[in-house]
Amino acid sequence: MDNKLSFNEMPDSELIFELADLFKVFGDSTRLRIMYALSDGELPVMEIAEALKMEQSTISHQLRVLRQNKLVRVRREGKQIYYTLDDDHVKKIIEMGLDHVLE
Amino acid sequence: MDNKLSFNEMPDSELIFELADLFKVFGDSTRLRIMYALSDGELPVMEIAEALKMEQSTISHQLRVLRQNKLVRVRREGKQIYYTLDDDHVKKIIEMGLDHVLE
DNA sequence: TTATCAAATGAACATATATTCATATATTCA
DNA sequence: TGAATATATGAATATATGTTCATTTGATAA
Repeated sequence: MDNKLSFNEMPDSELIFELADLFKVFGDSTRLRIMYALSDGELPVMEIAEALKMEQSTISHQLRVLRQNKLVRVRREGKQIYYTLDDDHVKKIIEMGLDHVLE
Repeated sequence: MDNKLSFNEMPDSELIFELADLFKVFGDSTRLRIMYALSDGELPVMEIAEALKMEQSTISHQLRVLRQNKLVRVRREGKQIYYTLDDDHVKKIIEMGLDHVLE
């Protein structure tokens, strides 16, 4: 028997805030697009910026949010810093959202 | 073969905005707590407000957001209006989020 | 019809958030 | 070491969002 919380029990408020914070990260179109851009594999910051046609600074700021929430991982190679999606909860959460939106 | 989008293809921007808007709804602790309160079954507005110890107006405003995003359903009985969770994407999305936060 | 109760709404306010611009940091290469 | 390049950061600004207060709407029951 595992001790994960089921949906039915109200978690204590700290956990509720963590949950809300996690979903906030998914609640921004720029961050969603970054996650999609990374779904094929790792990319350095500049390439993400070019793919989305947005400023490097904007992307950096948003990557920090993704990092802090452990949704992306970082690897340095020379001057570049490559980002990857961190785990497949990312994909699963987005797919669930898509299911709802598309129905 | 179904025509749902997989995670890997970047959806067009309208769909991205819809997705972001959906996740925004989950990104607020009051709304999450309302959804938890409703996970046992339907409740009228006042009882939700009492359960969360928040003002009726606050709850009404947030229920409107949940309604607009088709996450709750409404049924009137006499003077009271009963709210229920609309589909089980709600539960699945929250459970995915919990998985990530708890690991 | 009028009084009462439950819920919804609008305006106002405070706070949070995303983006931009300018600058700093860190690494490579000459 | 110094120039060049990639990324990160901080401050400023504009916009979005959540809550409160006051009021309105809608339904019931007297």
